[in-house]
Amino acid sequence: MTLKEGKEKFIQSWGALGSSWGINRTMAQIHALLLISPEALSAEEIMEELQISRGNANMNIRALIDWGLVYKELKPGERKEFFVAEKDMWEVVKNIIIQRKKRELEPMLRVLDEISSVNPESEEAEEFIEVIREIKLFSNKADSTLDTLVKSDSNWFVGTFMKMIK
Amino acid sequence: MTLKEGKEKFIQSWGALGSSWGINRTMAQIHALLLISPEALSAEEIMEELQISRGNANMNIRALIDWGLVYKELKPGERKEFFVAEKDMWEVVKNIIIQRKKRELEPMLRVLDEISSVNPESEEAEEFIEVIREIKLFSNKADSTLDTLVKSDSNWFVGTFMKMIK
DNA sequence: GCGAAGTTTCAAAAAGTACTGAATCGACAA
DNA sequence: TTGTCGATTCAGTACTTTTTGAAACTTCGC
Repeated sequence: MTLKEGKEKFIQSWGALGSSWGINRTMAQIHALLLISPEALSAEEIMEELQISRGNANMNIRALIDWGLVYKELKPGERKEFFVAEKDMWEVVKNIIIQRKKRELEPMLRVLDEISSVNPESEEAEEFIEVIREIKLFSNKADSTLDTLVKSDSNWFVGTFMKMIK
Repeated sequence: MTLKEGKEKFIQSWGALGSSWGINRTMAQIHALLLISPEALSAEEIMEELQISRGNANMNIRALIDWGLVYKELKPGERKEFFVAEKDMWEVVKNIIIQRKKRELEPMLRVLDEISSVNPESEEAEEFIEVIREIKLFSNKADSTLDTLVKSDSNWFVGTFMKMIK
């Protein structure tokens, strides 16, 4: 396989993976492109490589910066902005966990709390409350597990899980 | 809050959560409805409750069964099929992990393997191969961690992670 | 203040995804 | 074999999300 083919294949696949990870195709492709680019790239270069419009490039670069997956890099003397990807996979996954937890798990916990206030005026209501209570228990556990995971560093992750596997 | 409001709120929120989990809104809503339903429900009843068409209900119920989140229940003497949700949250999450691993992580591992065969004929190609190698390492680790997680039972999960948190 | 180089915004268009409802299929009882 | 009840399929439609591209904005040097 040639370098060019390899790069293209990687960008395509990373894009596809991203779309099932709350990161849209283009966003993931930009991330992939930056991951395998030894140099920081400008918006122009990204547009060129991926054949996308200026607006699209801009929006998705901003989003990647928001998620903490890409950094802005200013070169002295240059007015243009350049971008580099976070290359440590553990950091990448960690940032995704942080964002998705905030966007998905935390709102769900709030809703579960609200729902718990249904008054148990009937058999059915009591059963409902019980189901919700169990879901809440599980979600809280997941929430704190993720917190711990995120606070820990890469080596810890490798170490603990390698032990688990054995 | 009344029981009715609580149920509606839960179905809505579970639906929203699902859509960012590779499970579409309706699929997740059906799952939510079944989760909080003390009795098995028929397709008709699901259509009625969620105001969706027969085709939509059918498709999404099949998908839920595929994912292992819902079971078919045949009542003796009844020709109709009834459905119940998997109510153990650990089983639910486990099944989602299994499915998504199969659909997302495993194809990515295959692509990474293919890509590794780029021939290192230049400085740039060597750097590319190195980046891919690191991603592969991380992905393999994630893959086996998930395998272990999935093989373990609920108590193990609770136990291990509770220890981690302290 | 003005123009050049670059960035951001956003309404409209395109692409992608999910839903409907009617036709079809299949199993069973009569 | 036929009629009935329910499950399944799928082409067309509706809805959602993403992308475009042009205009507006910002920053800076002159």
